Amino acid sequence: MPRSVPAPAHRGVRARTREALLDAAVRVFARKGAGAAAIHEIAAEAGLANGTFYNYFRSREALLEATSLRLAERLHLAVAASRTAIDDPAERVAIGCRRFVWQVSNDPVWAAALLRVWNSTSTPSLKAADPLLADLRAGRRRGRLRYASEAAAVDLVQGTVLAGMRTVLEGRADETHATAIAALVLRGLGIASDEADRIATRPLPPLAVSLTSPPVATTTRPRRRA
Amino acid sequence: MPRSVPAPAHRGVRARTREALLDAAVRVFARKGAGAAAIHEIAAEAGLANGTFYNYFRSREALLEATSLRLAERLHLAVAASRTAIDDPAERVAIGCRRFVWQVSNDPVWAAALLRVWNSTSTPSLKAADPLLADLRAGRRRGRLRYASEAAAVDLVQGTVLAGMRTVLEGRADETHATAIAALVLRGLGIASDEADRIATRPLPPLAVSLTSPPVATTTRPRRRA
DNA sequence: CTCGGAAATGAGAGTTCTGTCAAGTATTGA
DNA sequence: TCAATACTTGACAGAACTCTCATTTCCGAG
Repeated sequence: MPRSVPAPAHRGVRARTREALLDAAVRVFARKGAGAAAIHEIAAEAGLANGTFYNYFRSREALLEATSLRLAERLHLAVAASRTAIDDPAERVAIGCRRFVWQVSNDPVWAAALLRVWNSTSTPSLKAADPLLADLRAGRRRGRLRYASEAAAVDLVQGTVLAGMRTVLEGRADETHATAIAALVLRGLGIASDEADRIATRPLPPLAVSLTSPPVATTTRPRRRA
Repeated sequence: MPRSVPAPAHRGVRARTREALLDAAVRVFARKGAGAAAIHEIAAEAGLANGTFYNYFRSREALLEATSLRLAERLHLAVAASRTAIDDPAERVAIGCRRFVWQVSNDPVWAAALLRVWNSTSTPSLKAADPLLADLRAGRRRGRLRYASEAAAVDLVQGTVLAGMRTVLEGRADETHATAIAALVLRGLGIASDEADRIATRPLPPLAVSLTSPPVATTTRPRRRA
């Protein structure tokens, strides 16, 4: 007779395997792009058999959605964590910009995956824009930021940051790029030049969250057959 | 004995078929993304048999490259044509921004293809940034524009414009978006707010170049078998 | 009309991918 | 220790795709 609770036994195993698949997906997406990634390659990357994939995701679509969500989520977390103490909306925006661009050098795989998934999901995880939107509105309300169109302001920030990330990812700029990007964005939002520079060069609050899971580890137990 | 000139007969046919294939590629890329497009689908879209494709492109890579080049070329042309008469670098940049965003409503297929190809070629047709770069430099030299990092300035303009294009493409903004985007970009480049607004709302010089080839036409002679 | 070269065709061989499934292995509670 | 359950496996059928090539179609020249 089936227990009322569906899975009393292998608790956590399921979750861990799922994580392994998502991590693998991030890595493969980073390499080949979301559209061109073969499912069996993702399974292999996770050290799992082909069929296992289908125990966790119904289709490639489902995987893409989950991956996108995951990336957005971690992002969210990272950004939030890095500026809890900051009140000034302008500085909050600047920190977000710098953090994203900065993070590219730290974790190119995360960055590549983010860029590719961002580009292949329609209306890329609108959630990711929520904290930004909040800061923009707060800034405008207080007269700290100025812009006519909210949509345009979001495009300014997101677009510039993504472009900056890509530039760093392709090795066409060094880490100072993050600061330069943030300064330009602030100016675009109506902050005076000198102050924009000042804000953009303030020390960044520390960030403790890792964006991708353990560097290269196998993530599942290392069992392996001939 | 072969004539010295390789093809005296069917002149132009070859070129036209090639064009048809490229146009078809643009359309299919716009729909599915460059990574996921099947070659036989592109051939079909062009009204040609599968094998014909390989008379013109050695592989998918070759096609991608050619398509990217083609999009960049037309772009180039369109932008150049639309501002020959303008001298002020700030205004030139603004016109470029507005033109691109504006063009999305006119030709969504072109826009979608551009966005997708842009994202899947590495170092996306750097050529496309050349006119922009020239304007930025001229503007800075004359003290009209101000920015610390050239790379960041390019990211600001390109990134914001692409994001703006995407916003319009996804129906999240109307045509006034072009103006709003241009104004923010100008501010980011160091133009004072009120002047940025003024420049961004000046009437756009007319543009006579069509970016995609004939709307829906078959482009090859309409011969067709059962 | 006939010839010859340019271009197009579409069948098909070989490859890769997806999604399924019966069988196998680990883990837990009793 | 045993049975039940959760999970994994890898072979495989069927679908889709890539690229080749022998053949056919088209067209202008002689």
